Amino acid sequence: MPLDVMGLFYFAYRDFVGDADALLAHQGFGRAHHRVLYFVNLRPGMPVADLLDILRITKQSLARVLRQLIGEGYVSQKAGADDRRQRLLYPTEKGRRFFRTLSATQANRINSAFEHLSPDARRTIRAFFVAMVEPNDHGRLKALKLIDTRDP
Amino acid sequence: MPLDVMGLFYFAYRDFVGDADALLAHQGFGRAHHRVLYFVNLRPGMPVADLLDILRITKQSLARVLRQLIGEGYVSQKAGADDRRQRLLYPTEKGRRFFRTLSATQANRINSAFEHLSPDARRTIRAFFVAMVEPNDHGRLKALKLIDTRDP
DNA sequence: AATTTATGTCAGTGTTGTTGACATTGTTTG
DNA sequence: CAAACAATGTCAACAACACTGACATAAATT
Repeated sequence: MPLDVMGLFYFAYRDFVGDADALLAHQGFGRAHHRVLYFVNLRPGMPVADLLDILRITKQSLARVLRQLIGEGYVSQKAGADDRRQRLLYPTEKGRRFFRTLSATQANRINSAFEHLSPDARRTIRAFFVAMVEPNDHGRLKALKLIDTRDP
Repeated sequence: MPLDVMGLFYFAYRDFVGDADALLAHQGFGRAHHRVLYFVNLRPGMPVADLLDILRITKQSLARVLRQLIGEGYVSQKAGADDRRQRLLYPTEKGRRFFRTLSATQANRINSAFEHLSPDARRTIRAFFVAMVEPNDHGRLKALKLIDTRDP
């Protein structure tokens, strides 16, 4: 059993998400807010339903977090052009700035772990992550352009 | 910014920890119980203080989880031989069996992601995880033998 | 016109984390 | 040896973030 990989995964993820905690707490936010900010910044104009699908939480749970982010001016909503029931989510300038701050330490951590690695090794790591994701969700990864759409 | 790696990390970890959720819920346990079971099975005889240090939670938070695990016979305690104030934690046979069940799907996921990879690629992935962990915690990784003690 | 869909909201609940205070037992030290 | 310190346990109150169930509204679909 790959017990070592399980443990390394735990520690690495713990420290990775921990990077942003202090900054989030300073704004009265938590990790839930960070996850929303990440996806809204990654793909602006995402409808609420997609976010629910990605985060795998209930709309009631998302509502609380989203209410705060919108109320404090980090995220804005716009009715969908084709389907006007949809609320498309966009980061505001404030939201983009805050997200960049949140991402800075995480990006540093990733960059320094990648620094001395060959392009091939970097591909290996990305491929490993993809292989760890449920095959059912690979379509989602492509839709978010987290993996190359041309890949199998 | 390596936004793609951030996202892949999120999805991979989400699905990885999700593997055990249904089994845990069936016993009335959650992810907190799983984390304790992991470390107690990985290094039997670990004192409570070490577990607190690893999990980075308060003793009150650990107490609730540990009380259940001990009460339902998954974990046992023994006073330390040299320092009898310490409570050393051991999995019971029931605890070992349950942990093996919990680990089965996670191990499958990891093994199939590793399957077609060269020993070198596997080393790259382990090294990446280590590089993602706070350098301060590298001593802990060695103590847990999650990385080779001879490494720098 | 009736139904379904996307979203929002109210109210109540559970898990897992937090702080603060205090007790017990065992080790260490002056 | 007595005092101080350390490892653990426990009580109580609280917060973040998940859950369920029920209901409302507006827009799309049939």
